[in-house]
Order: sequence, then structure tokens, then C-alpha cells
Amino acid sequence: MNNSRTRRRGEELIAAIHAAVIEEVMEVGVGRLTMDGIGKRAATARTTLYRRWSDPIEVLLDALYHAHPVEEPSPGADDLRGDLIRALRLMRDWMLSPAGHAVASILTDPVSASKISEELVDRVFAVRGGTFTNTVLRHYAERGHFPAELLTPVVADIGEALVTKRLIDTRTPPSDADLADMVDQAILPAIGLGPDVRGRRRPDPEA
Amino acid sequence: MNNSRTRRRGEELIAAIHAAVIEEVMEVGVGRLTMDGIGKRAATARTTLYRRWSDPIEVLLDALYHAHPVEEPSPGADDLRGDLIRALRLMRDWMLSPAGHAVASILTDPVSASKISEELVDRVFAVRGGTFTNTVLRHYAERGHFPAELLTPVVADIGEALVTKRLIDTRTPPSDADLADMVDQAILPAIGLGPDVRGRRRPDPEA
DNA sequence: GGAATTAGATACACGAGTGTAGCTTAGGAT
DNA sequence: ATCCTAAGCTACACTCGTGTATCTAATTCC
Repeated sequence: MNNSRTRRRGEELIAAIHAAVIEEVMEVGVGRLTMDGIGKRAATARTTLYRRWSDPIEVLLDALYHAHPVEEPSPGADDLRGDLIRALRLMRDWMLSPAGHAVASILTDPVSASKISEELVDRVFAVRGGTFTNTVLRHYAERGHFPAELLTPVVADIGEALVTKRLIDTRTPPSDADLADMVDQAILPAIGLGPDVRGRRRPDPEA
Repeated sequence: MNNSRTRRRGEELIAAIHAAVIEEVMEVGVGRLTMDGIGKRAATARTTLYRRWSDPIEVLLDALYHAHPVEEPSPGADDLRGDLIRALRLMRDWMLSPAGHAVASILTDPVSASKISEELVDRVFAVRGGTFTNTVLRHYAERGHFPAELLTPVVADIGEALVTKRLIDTRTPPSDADLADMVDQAILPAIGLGPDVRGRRRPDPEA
């Protein structure tokens, strides 16, 4: 297959395979994943794959398990609105990454859905469970910027839900301005700040 | 294949095939759709399928195109909150139906995504674009129950987005109580009604 | 009742992916 | 320098899906 003088082994090879399966799923979808396709893309022999995994979905799950964890939003400055927007930006960028696509792909596939372990869910998928804006919201709720009772599971989901939906039905990522609108028009009102009837602009009123 | 005295033709046969492909996609996903699988499930010969469609995705798209349109929410009573909940209930039930699954499946599949026509989008997918709560919200906005400027595209999406997200990440449909929470804690606040700090209960304050 | 239509069945050559076996050889360890 | 592990390669038998061709018989139309 490859006559080159270098033959990859161990970590290096596995990393290449992980990258390959994630690219592959982005291109053909989970349902059309094959050992053959993964092998070709990673420039390795099918036998090598079978030595480690039993089928394409196992390869994918393993790849996701070892994927770099998503950067977490750090509520640094005293700027709720800004931090929320930043959190959504992180989420949007992650969803646009190959790993993000792969996760979305797996979650909507009937076959692979049943194979995902508890551990994987915690490690990889939990980010979708609201980690992004939730981290920020909890931080500011604890500091009394808004009543903590308002931070319900539903409210913690609003931002991520809107970003997800936008991606699904328009297939184009929301711009930074779109994210700001989501924060201003949906999240902030839900925690008792707003909405501003006069429209789009909304500097963070904070305390 | 089937020795029975009755041989289906025309409409009847096509309807059976449509039903079959939609069941099939629910079970195996778009990526694993095959003419063979569809044929077997519909108890018809593959030749019959090829006479009409060139590949499995075409069959699926045709099925969706001919699917019964989703029931639209009718904002009848003077009950914004109740109508919103009913709208979300309609949406949830539709998403749980085979057709709903099929649509979700197609929208997240990289291959079929490129084959969907403008027409199909308008006819079938538009419901996800906000038709459910949007219909209700527009109705009450026009009647002055809340300021119309607040009904932005983002706000029109909140309910559907939350329902979608809940389904994707927990894989269990939201209960009626969950839907009520979404309305109370996310939609109503966004249009200037609430949130009620004391918590869950929220009779429609209306005008 | 006869003709036209079209579903059903069967067969076939083909390609793609599978899972395994066996061999060769590069890379790393000692 | 040698040994051992593991990657690369080839081959094979097998299954599944494809697309087409051909024949048959059920249904419908008149």
C-alpha cells in the first residue's frame, strides 16, 4: 500500500486512523462507514483495523472517546452577556469541527445510538447537555446577578438548542450577531433580564 | 414472493412502498437504506422499485413528499399559553412519528442532504422552520397580546429548538409538563411575559 | 371475454465490503 | 546484532446489494 520508508506504529498510527474515521463520517455519514473506507483514508491495511476494532462504528466511537475535550467557557470578566455569547461561540465552533459533525451524526443514527456507552456520553456528549452556557449561567447565578431559581434545566438548554436548530435547518452556522440575538432575545429574558422592547441593542445591565 | 390472490397496483402499492421506506429508515438510518431492504419490507420485487425510482434515497424523498402534511396548530381560544403548549405537543408527536424520524434522519445525512429539492423543503421540512409555535405567536401578536417587535426569528424558534434538543440528547420525548416548562420558562419570558420567580405554575396572564 | 398494463418472480453478472489467513518486513527493545 | 512485536500486503471465499433482462400471471379497461 505504501512503500515509504516510514511505517507508523502505536499512537501515531492510531491517531491517523482516528482522524480518518472522523473525516470519513463527515463525508459519507455513519451509515456508510466501512472498514475499507477508513483504511484507505488512513492509508493502512484493513487487517490493521481488525486487529483493534470489530467494526467501523467501534472505530468511530473510539475516535470520539479520544478526541480532544472541548474547550470550556471561562466566566472571567464581570460580563454575563459577553460570556454567554462567548460560550455559544465555543459551541458553534465545536459543532463545525469534524468531531462535532461526528457526534451529531452518531446521535441521529439508529444503529450506533444503541452502542454508545455511559462513559462516552459523559466524556464526549455531555458538552451538548448544556455545559456551554450552563457553566456561565451557574457562575453568575451564584454571584446573585439573577435569581438562581430561574436557572432551570430548560433555561440552561436554550442557547445550545437554538444553535443546534439553526445548524440543522439552515445548514449554515449562526454568525456572531445571530448568537448575540439568541442571548438577548431568548436567554437573558428567561433569567429576568429583558427583553428590551426597543429591539436589538442590549448592553449588559448586570446587577 | 407472495402467492396471495391479491396483487397490489398503482396507488395502493406505492403507498405500501412509501410506508416501507419510512419504516426502514427509522430502523437502519438513511445511510443503510437499500432497494433490497425496502423491497423486502414492502413485500415487492426490486424490479418494481427500479421501474419508478433510481435509488433508495429517491424512494425516501418521494415518500416524504407524499406524506400527510402535519396538522397545523389552530389558535382558537383566547389562551396563548395553552395554544403554545398544544403547538409544541403537535410538534413532539410529529417528531415521534415515522415521518418525523425520517425527516430528522435526512437532514443530518451528508449524502441525502444535497439531494433535497427546494420544493421538498417547503412542503415537508418547513414545519421545522417554526410553523408550530410561530403560527400561534403571530396570531396573538397581531391581536396585541404582546409587542410584535418581540417576535423575532430567534423567538419563533425557541420552542421547536428546545423540543428538538431534548429529543436529540435524551432520546426521550418531553412530557406535557416538560412542554409547559418550556413555554413558561423560555417562550413567554422572551415575549415579555414573565418569568415567574416563584416557579413552575403560571396561569396565562393574557392581556 | 380479450387486450393492455404492470406487478411478481427468477436469474445473472458485477462490484463492494467482509473477515480471516499467511507471509514479509520495519521499528523498537535488549 | 538479534529478537520480537506489529504493520503492511496479498489472497480468498463469502455475503449483500446492484441493475438489468426475461418470463408469468393478476388486474383493469373496454
